[in-house]
Amino acid sequence: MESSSAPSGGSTRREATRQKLYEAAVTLIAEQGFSATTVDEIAERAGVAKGTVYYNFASKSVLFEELLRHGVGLLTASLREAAEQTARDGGSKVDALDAMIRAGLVFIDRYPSFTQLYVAELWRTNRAWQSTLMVVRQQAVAVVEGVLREGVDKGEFSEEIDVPLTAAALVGMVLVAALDWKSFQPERSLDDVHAALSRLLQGRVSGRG
Amino acid sequence: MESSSAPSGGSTRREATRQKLYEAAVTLIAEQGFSATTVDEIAERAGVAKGTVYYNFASKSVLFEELLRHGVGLLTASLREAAEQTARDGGSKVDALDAMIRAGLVFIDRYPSFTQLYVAELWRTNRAWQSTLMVVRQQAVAVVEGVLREGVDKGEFSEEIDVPLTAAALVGMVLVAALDWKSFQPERSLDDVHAALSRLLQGRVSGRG
DNA sequence: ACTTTTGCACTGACCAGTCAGTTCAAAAAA
DNA sequence: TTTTTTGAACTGACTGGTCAGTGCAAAAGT
Repeated sequence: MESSSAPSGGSTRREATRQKLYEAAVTLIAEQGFSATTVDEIAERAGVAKGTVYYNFASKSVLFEELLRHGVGLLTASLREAAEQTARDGGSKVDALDAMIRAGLVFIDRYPSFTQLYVAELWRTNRAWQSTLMVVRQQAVAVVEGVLREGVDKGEFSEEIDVPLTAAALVGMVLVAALDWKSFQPERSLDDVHAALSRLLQGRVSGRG
Repeated sequence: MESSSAPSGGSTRREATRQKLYEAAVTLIAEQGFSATTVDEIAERAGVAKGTVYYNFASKSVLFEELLRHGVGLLTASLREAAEQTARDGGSKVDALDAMIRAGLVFIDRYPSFTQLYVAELWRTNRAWQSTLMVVRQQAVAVVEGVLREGVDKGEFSEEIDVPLTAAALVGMVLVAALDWKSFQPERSLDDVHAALSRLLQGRVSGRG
């Protein structure tokens, strides 16, 4: 075979091509949707022949599915890291949630197209990649749920909170606020957006500031 | 201006056909996306000939655009009604927000497909109906923003809150929680979901219940 | 009378996926 | 060293199929 040779980790020619295809596909699909995006477009934007797409991926759907897995993997790792870091620093569970909100914002700031595409596809039914999507979604949400549950156990959060639903609501809060930020007020700083969401999380909306 | 068996000039038959087409299109597009849904499918599900689609709408895009306008119009009216009703009853602004959360949940409960489709298209760029979508979105969000602003003026909310961003976050909270509810825990009651979101809104997450 | 719907054949553009052929760097042979 | 071979990676013209939108005469509704 070949491989080996390349000293740095996983930097084969093939891997580089796949990466280019991911990047091309993510922006195009975020803009236009999966069906409206052609494989020719993806290949062209990646600077690659159409055949190369099919050499690297079994089909358009498979390319998309792997893109999805790859992206949500990054997000999940980032959320987990934020939670663990807070724990290491002896922070409370609210601090952990806050850190995860920030991690979410950083992620969306860095990969806005991916986020957009994810939201657009998440609740669709009857699609080939539906099951893949549910799995990766659950991995990400589970991190939030974990922190909430630990908070309940520690007595920091009310026992009456509905963990899965609250987790979903928190994720939605960050997701929609961030997408609106990127779409309609892109000039604002991440700190600014984070502060606003932090306030909402901690119930410091009611009452004067 | 529909229903009513009044013999007034405007033909009601046409209106009924349009309604059937809306209903067929909304579920199909929610499931599959705009591009993946064919006009033939829409016509078939509506129980109508393909020619009828084009007799009633200039194109597939126009049909979709009018569907979008129609749906968001219903939501906006419902939110506005909830806010006004609360005001009439002498409720606080938090009560108004709470009533709007419920109104949002009722809407999503009734029109889950529409909601799904709306979320999937909202942050897309480069699409024909993009501008239409931004206008109707703003109409809906403005209702929430209005209540927040009034709350700030009355001293009920902190002056430091970021009105547009907080409004977006609240909408996101309801949207995502509700879509998750419908997708993953459809057996739960609306009251249940409403209670969980209410708690989050009022900062009753931290501290024991 | 006139509006609306039907049914169906047709067109032209567009697109996912294929495949025979090319490239080129590294391994094997000379 | 120099030459030859190998094969993974890549290419792009081509195919078979799909779909938005058209045209129109006859039927159904009001």
